[in-house]
Amino acid sequence: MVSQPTPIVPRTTRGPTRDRILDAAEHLFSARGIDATSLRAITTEAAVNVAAIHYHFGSREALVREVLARRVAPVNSERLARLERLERAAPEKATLEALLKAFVAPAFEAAATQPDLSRLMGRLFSEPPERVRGLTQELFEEVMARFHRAFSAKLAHLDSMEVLDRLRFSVGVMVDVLMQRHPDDVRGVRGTPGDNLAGLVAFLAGGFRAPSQVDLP
Amino acid sequence: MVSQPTPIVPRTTRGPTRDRILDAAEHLFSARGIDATSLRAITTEAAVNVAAIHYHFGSREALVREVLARRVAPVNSERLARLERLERAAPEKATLEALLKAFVAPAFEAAATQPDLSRLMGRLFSEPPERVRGLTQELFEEVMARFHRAFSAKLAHLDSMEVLDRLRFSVGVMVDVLMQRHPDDVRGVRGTPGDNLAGLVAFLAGGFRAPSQVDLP
DNA sequence: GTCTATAATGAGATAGAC
DNA sequence: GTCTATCTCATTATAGAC
Repeated sequence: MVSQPTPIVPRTTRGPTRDRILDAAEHLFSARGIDATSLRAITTEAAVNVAAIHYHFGSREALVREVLARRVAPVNSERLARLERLERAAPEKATLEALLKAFVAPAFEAAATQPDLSRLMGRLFSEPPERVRGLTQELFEEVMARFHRAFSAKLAHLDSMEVLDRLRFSVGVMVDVLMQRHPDDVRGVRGTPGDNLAGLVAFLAGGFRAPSQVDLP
Repeated sequence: MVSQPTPIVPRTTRGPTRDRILDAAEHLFSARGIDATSLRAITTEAAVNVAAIHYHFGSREALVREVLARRVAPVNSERLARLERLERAAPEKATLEALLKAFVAPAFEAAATQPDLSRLMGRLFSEPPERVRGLTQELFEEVMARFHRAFSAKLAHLDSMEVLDRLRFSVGVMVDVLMQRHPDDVRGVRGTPGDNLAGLVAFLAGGFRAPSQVDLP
């Protein structure tokens, strides 16, 4: 564990202790990374005692789980809701771009209203995988399976495995953008990650439309 | 800091101390993440004393820098060498796919011969950005700038900023694949990340070829 | 439910002998 | 160059009073 990039200051002293802990943990996880955030940092920012965390959550790991589930669940629900709406609608409306947007947009929209969320989801995917693998799998299993089926139905030129690979590629790009891993550039103010949603969807759609690799030399 | 996923056992007792430290650190960084690896873990695996690290490198941070630079530098040199070769060759040989391969392949090829390297580079991009931002920028600045120019020259339908965005998207995908962030699937044995290099290049090429977003409604 | 106090552990770093 | 020994600090977790 290295030095702290930004000082921790108490933010909230309002609301139930449990919520203050969740809020502070979420903020710090997103700002510094999950593994890099200590319980002390959380209790300091939440203006709460160390023991309170163990009382409310039992352990650090259980707290991590709660923080993530609280934000990821609604985003995934929204993804599935949009997918269902697309599948009920006229087939000509359910373009590849529309499908991609249903998958990608909820994360960016949630991130736009909840600034911390943007990085939080990026962090989740950026932790050493084996530390959060069980959790991520549990959180995203259903969404991945449903969209895998949806994309497969729309992409006749790809076999099921190729579709899954490209879906995973897309997750990789999304995470990268959410994390804002690349430093600010000549545009000066970079804005929220979602500013470039159209560009992202266009890129991914192009990727999905690329010819299959299985029937090549 | 959470529990250790895998026990640390001394691996090497041969070679100069300095190299043993670098090797052990590289292995642990790649296996657990950079931030998650303590100096104690490194000294245990390297069968070396804690003080030796401070003698040879001065600090933990300097060790991190050395471990990464040792592996990243040759990969980037290879990238630039391939790019130059492409630019000297006949224009019809320098396809978008060839350019992408020059950018992506060196990492996967190095990863194939050096198993630890695969994740190490993934880890670098997955640490909380502000902890390694200076380092990553320093390590990749030249390669990014050179390929940005090369892609721009080849993609007349995109403006410079769009090219940069898509280049960054590509980095995101590459990191995701290198990290093997997605669990093993129905294919059973997953093999090395580079197994799907052709599929990855095809996906990225499709993304770059997608129409520009600037001249859309 | 929330606190104080403290235990138990592991971290990075350094001094000084060899 | 490498070691032992130690310092200082931060961490997770728990016990027990209120």
